[in-house]
Amino acid sequence: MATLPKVRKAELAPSKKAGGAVAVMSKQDTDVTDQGADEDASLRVHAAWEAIRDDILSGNLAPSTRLRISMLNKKYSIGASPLREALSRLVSENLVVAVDRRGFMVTPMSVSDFRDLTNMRKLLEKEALRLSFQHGGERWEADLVAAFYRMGRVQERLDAGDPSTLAEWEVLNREYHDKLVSACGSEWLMRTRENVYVCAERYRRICLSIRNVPRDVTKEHKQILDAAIDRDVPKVHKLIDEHLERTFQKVAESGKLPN
Amino acid sequence: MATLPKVRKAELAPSKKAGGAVAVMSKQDTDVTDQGADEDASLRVHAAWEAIRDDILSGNLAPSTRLRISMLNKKYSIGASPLREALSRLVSENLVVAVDRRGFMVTPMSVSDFRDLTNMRKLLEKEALRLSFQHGGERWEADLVAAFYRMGRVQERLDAGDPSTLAEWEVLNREYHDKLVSACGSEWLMRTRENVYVCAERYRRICLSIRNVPRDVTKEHKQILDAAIDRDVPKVHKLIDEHLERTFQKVAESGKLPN
DNA sequence: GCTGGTCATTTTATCGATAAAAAAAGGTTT
DNA sequence: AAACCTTTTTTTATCGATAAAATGACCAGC
Repeated sequence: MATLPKVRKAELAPSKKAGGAVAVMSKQDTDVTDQGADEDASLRVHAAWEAIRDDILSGNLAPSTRLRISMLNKKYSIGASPLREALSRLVSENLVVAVDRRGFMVTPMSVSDFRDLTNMRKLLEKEALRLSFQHGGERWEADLVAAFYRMGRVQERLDAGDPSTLAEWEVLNREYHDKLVSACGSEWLMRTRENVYVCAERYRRICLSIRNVPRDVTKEHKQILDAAIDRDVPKVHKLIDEHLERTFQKVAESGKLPN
Repeated sequence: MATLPKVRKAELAPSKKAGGAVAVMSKQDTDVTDQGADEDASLRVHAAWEAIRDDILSGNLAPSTRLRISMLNKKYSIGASPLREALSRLVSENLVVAVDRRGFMVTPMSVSDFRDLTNMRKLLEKEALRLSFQHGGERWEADLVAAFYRMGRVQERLDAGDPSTLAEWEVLNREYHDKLVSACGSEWLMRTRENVYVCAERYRRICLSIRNVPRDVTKEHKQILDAAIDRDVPKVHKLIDEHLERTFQKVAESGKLPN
């Protein structure tokens, strides 16, 4: 009863998980969605999940908006079952809240939530960085440098006043931060961090819309990069705290959020 | 576009959230399910979610078991839509894994997963404790002492060799650890910790089934309690690390898990 | 004896229909 | 005009049916 069945995996899960493999991956290949394996974009649930998620993150579906099945039905041409399934997932991912018999709504935003979220991110990010510094090798360093340069490029264009690069900025910023922690070696930490990162995206977007204090993000990223190469944990912890805190401050002071 | 709609909450969410209120709450009142508000036990999704979850945590549904809709259908007499919805939630909670077009299965267990999980728990638990020490007042201390004593009682009965108290032990152990961090004041931390705690339950159950080294859990809990009353953060961090690590070691060495 | 292909069976993913619950709209009575 | 019933309308939660995909069985050929 207590003993476990030997292994019996593999039949269901064709995932490879790429332990030491290098994973070249050209990205922007066909389009989206196909990152590891097992994601089938032709599934309605998947389409619904992605569409709603994107609309929430982009602000297209504003915080506290009620998500009526009939409305989503028309908007995305997807039936009730896959929609509800997608919404259930989004609930667990904290982008949607549900009340029994009363449906779903986009998770509200507030300063206090962002305060909490920022603290959580600091905790996870710092631990992931610490571990990544321990386990990351030369390959990791090289990839990190590359991600930093790509990020710098798009930052230049953004600073030059081209707002069409906003989406690209978000992607590259994310890739840089992902790369930083990518060597941490903890599935749980990565999963959780990912979730928190995604939920912070709506707030980050507000931050980007504020163009008063000309904060030098590239410089901040450069300092973090240097600390990473030096494996200077205390330094990078301080930098990350400041980096995240600065974003929080800007958003909190913007007056665009309740509470 | 970027500005948010004023508040417009309340219509959907009747939750009170009890900021400073004391929340007496007699518990074991009518029965189960009705904890805060908005949980409607008559919903099939809810029933399915709870039933499958319990069966996974109790080991009734072994790790790596495939969860075929038809099988669950017969077992719980619930239709496909609510079942899939419940399974989707469980996927986000890491108790079930899904592969597109190939269905669901109970998340496998392994030593390496438990290693990772334990590290994650240490991180979250320690941070939550630190915050709880900061914010917890007299009321919190009193509740903590109460939870400790209740726990000690059931521990005695368990040590006396009564295996029927196992479920009760799990509940009280949980209440003690919950109480410890209950004053931390961070929604995100609590949510995440909760998820990790639940996923560790299957492993904890293995630990309980090993009755070789007569580990004195009550003493460990007492030390933690004392450190909590003293607000001794470094001490409680050390104790929690050891507490969780000890469980990990026992399970890892039991040979009941692959990898 | 294994490899590869075709057919039968099982299982997933999804739609459309429907009972039950919630919200909205009126209509009384005080 | 505020509190309270009814009646209508909307919306959620769920079932049963079904196309498409995956799995398994069977068979032929090298």
